[in-house]
Amino acid sequence: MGVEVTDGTIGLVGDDCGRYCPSFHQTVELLGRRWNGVILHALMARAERFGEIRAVIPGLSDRLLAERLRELEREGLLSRICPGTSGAPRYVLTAKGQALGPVIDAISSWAADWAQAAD
Amino acid sequence: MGVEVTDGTIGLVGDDCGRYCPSFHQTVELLGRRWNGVILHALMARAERFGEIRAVIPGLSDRLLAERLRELEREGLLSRICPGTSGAPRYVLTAKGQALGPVIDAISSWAADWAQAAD
DNA sequence: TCAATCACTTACGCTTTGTAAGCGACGATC
DNA sequence: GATCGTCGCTTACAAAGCGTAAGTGATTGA
Repeated sequence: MGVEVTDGTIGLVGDDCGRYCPSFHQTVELLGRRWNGVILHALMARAERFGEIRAVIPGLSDRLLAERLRELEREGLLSRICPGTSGAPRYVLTAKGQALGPVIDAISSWAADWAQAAD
Repeated sequence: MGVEVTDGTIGLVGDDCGRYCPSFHQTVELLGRRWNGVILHALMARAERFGEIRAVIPGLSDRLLAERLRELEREGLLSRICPGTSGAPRYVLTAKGQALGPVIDAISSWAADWAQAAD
């Protein structure tokens, strides 16, 4: 959805909201909160266990990973699945989390095109 | 671009990178750094002047706006245009910045669908 | 010319993050 | 069955980032 404006460039806006949209704000802050983006990316690439996620993301510490997983669970983006009595818990995306796929994709695609480019 | 996996769910990955991609990481951290997302959103909705941007985004202070604008300029997402000798500077997106349109759109669309939903 | 606004900058305290160490539960090994 | 190693966290503390508030020089307006 792009809105043509007078001079021919494209002004992209979400839905009904013009220049500021609280739900957009909320989403972009959640997505971009440190590590959240890459954690979701890893989950979409089928990482499931705590250690597995941590191993995939360089620089991410236990502490922050635990905190972010709790947060993402609270937001309903993933579920923590504890198998019966013992065994390691697994983290899987909910429908809400899966729905972020296109966002992750759009970012990946932009990153591929522009990541290092000077302008 | 979605990759079908065994059980029918969709694992979305950027390009060639499987579970972790540095350029994706860099991008998502930049985009999600506090206020950056909404600032870009405002710029796409054609806000151009310092005070204009600040007025549109509730809670954003002068200090952080100045810092973020400098940062986004350094990253090449926007240009700071100083008209000749005097007059207020204007901020406009570069091609690189404009290219984030689809990302902003994807986020807006997700926000519209899921922002407040419980699951 | 005097005040007001604009686009910032500086100073300071609080919150979030990074680093490192520790802890209980479980599995494998001796 | 005691020890060792790993896994999934938690705790403690220093550093970095952020929010609030006040200040500054350059323009604009009365």
